[in-house]
Formats: sequence, C-alpha cells, structure tokens
Amino acid sequence: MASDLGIDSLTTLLENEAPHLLEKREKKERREGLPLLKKAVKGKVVLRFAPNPNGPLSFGHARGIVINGSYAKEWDGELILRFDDTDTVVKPPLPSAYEQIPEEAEWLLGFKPHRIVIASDRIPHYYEHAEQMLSRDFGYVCQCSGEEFKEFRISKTNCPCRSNDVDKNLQLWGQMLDGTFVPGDAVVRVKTSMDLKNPALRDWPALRIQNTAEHPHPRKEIGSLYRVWPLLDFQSAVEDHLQGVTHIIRGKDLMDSTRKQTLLYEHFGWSYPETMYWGRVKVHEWGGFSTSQMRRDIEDGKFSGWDDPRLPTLSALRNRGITNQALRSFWEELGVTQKDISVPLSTLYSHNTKSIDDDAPRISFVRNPHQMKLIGTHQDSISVEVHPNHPERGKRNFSLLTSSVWIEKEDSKIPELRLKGFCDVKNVDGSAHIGSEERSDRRPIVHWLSNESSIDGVLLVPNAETIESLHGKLESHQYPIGTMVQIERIGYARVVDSSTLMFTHS
RNA sequence: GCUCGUAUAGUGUAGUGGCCCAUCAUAAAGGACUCUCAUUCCUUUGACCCGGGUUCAAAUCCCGGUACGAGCACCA
Repeated sequence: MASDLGIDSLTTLLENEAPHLLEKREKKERREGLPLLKKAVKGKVVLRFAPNPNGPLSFGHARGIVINGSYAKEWDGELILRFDDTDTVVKPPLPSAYEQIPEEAEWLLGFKPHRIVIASDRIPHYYEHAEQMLSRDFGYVCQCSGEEFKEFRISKTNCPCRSNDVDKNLQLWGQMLDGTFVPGDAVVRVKTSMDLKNPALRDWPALRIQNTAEHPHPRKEIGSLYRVWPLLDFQSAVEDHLQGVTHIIRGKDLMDSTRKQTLLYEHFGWSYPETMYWGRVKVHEWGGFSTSQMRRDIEDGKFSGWDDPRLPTLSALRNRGITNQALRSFWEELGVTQKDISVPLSTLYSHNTKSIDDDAPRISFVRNPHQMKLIGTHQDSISVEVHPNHPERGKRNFSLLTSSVWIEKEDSKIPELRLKGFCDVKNVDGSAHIGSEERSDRRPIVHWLSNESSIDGVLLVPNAETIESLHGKLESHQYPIGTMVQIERIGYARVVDSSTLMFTHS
C-alpha cells in the first residue's frame, strides 16, 4: 500500500482514519532502583524481615533488611522485625541475638524497624488459631510417625487420623497440650489434599511438640512454658495476617511455603499478601557459611567471635570497615531477581570505596620498613595534605630533625625515586642523596615516614584462614577508633587503635 | 523420583512484541588529571542457553530440550 500511494498520502490517510496510530510513543523510562511493588498503596504498605535469632545477622540477612526496608521507606510504610524463634531443639535461639539484631538492623537501615514482634511471645495467638482450625475441621491431629506419613504423602493416600471428627481432634489437641503426648506422638496438620500435584503441600504439619524440659527456650520468660510449638509455615502465616502484612519479599526457597500458607489462608478466609522472591547469592570468595556452623566454630575457638573479620557476619563486615551505605547500594543493585548468582567481593568493595573515599583521611604505613639516611640539606619538616581533594582539611606534618626516613624494602631497591611531597632522591649505598625539591622527572613516587613522626604499627589483613599481621611504621595520628582511612598506595583500612589498622580492601 | 522456579557481556543488572546491531554498574585494557598503585573523567573490549512455533515484527509470547537452583523436616 505504501508503495502505491506514497508515504505522504498514507500519512494523510492515517491522520484522518486513525490518528492515534501516529502518536509518537513515549520513550520508555529506564527503571531505576528496585522493581515496582505491586498493589502498593502509599502509607499502607507493611513488610517484614523475619530471621531466626540463632545467631547475629549475616551478609545474606542484610538483603532481607535492605530490600524490605527500602520498600517500606519508598512507600511510607512499616517494616516489622520479627523473631521467628519457635524452635528450641534444632536451631535454638541465641539470647544475645535479641539485642544485637535490632541494633544491627538499625545500623544498616538508618532507621529503627517500626515494630518488633517476637514469635515466642505470641504462642497463645497461635494456639487460638490452631483450635479454630480444628474446630472448623480444616486441621487434624495426626498420630502417625514421620516415616508413616511420608509413605502416605508419596502414595497420595489419606492417613487414618484425617478422618477424626472435631471432638476427637480437640481431645487429642488437649492431650498434646497437657503432656500426655511426647515429641513424635502427635502433630497438628492442615487439611489440604493428599493428591495435590506438589508433594510438599500435602497435609503439611502446623504445630508439633518439643521437649522443652530438656530443651527450654533460651528466653528466661519463656523457658519451659510451652510444649506445643508452631512450625514456621503456620506461625509465619498467622502472624503475617495478625500484623496486617501486605507484601512478603523473601528467598525463593520459601516459594512452597507461600503455597502452603495460601491454602491455610483460604481455609481462614484471609487473602494472602503480595509476594516477591530472590534467588541464592553466593560470594565468590566465601564458601558456604551457615549460622550453626559458625556458632560451632566460634565455640571451638576457630574464630575469635561473631565479629571475627574472616566471617561473613554483619558485625564482622562492619568491623572490617564496610559501611552500611555500601551494603545498601550493593543489595539494591542486585534487586530482587530470582536468578541464583555468584558475586565477587570486588563489587561490594567498589561500593565501599565510593562511600568512604571522599571522607577518608590519607595516612602512611610503611611495610617492611627500611631506614635511609638523608644526605644533603632539607627543611626541618614537611607537610602534606590530609586529603588531596580537600585542602581545607589541613596538613600532616613530618618532622625531619634526625634526617632519616623509612621507606618500604621493595622501594629501597629503586635507584632513583621521589619521596612523595618532599624531594627527589638518589639511592647511593643505602643513603638517600637529596636532589630537586621540585618534581624533575617521571621517577616513581613512593610514600615514606620520618623517624620522629612514625610509630611501630600493625596492619591486620584478614585472609580466608588467618589474620595476617603486617608490622611496619605507621604515621602517628589521633584519629578515633573506627575512622576509615586510606593508606597511601595500599588501600583502605579502619582504625583499631592508635597503632593498629584493620585492612578493608584495596 | 515428584513438584516449583530461573536462564541477557567475565560478574551483576535494565528490558513484558516494533524505541534494542540491547541499558547501567562492575571488571579488564588504554588514556587524561593528580607529587598515592586512590579519587574523578574519557575511550575500548564484551551478551539475549539451544531447537522449533506464533507474528509483518520476538531478548520479550507459546511448545520442546538443556543447564542450574530450590522444596518434598515433628529446622528456620
């Protein structure tokens, strides 16, 4: 048609017949930041981050905090920090985590979580819903063993307990509560259907009995108070509803959990929150660290504590000098895709460099120090800038009264070099013959320290297995503990004390 | 085995039928600036898992394959 009529007449035709077709489509905006939260209403969004307090937070937990926290902030909503501490036997909670986790979450977020919920404080609510479930006949007390039920699940057959009537179930429930039953004797199941396609969903267990006499809950106020405890899927489902959670964003390992919980919500007549999932993240340089494994290794003395700089815990990263800003932008950049990914640490480091470089005062540290006598005339002291991009921050002064300097052994092999900010020197038989004060050629520039302005110092470098202590000459300074500094020509570090630095990254 | 999910440069990520010979970041290489191997800036390198189908048009939709991951705990 176009070739017959020509493009102009075709355009005219369209203008008359269907002008909307000629409208230039808006150039699509490239999305920035996190994906749009579906069905979100400003001011009405409620999200939660629900760790098991069986240890302090790890690098991976940071994702849950950052992503949920960012959405809460974006939508003027609320972030709930919930302790899912309903297991006293397999992964028992760590008492100190109840204090540490909120503190770390606040550090990471820059604000306090709006609500803190502790599952072990909420057992009566879960009991109430369990009773409702039994009374309304969409749950039952099952006395089969785990093995027996596994057979039923595989063969898609109802277990005999499924046909208990309501009275029988309530009676058995009473026996679970009063101690007639011991762990393994009975469990409360949700009636879904035994021929559901996905075997994971078939009459899933909601509450079980724990031996809290032998394994009391670590929180003193709870201790051995309860014998019957909800499992994650039940506890989490009920609590999300009670708290009015609107959006759940979590790992895709919990996808089947969503499906289980949706079936429960249908029974109760509730509607399930919107959900999003992220995939597994591995950091190239770290293997698999599990909280329980780290806990054992710390107890065995393999690591000095949860903040041992070799560990991927939040406190360790913080201790090493990774900023909350770096962690936030790192996780926000990864977003919420369901892909399983492996990320190199350099990505995190690059975010960290961005967040600290502009603030970090420059400092010198001479590894393998090699002393050189200065030959020739020179000033009594030299001053160099604290930060080259910020002259207003002042100068660092190096006294030269004893005419001797420290440079790195490696650098001492170079015949002609320039002492940074000072002068050109020629290395003759281990002495530094002073040449031009102005930079006269392209000879290598090295950092140095004078005898009077340096002290014996240590640079701690965490490796996978060990923490290496590099001894050397450290520029005398008065920066408070925790200050992030840039060691000239080496990298970034955190001030541990006046003579010790913790290497962060290069 | 059953079930669910995901596949875009080295690594991450954007992209929901025409704006895409594909975005941004990071990495690597080169360069500018700089009295740090820093910061900042510039340039270059480099990708739609495979095979079919639907369509005028497919990274995008459908089917099949392959790979990887997860769940099927009286753990969270």
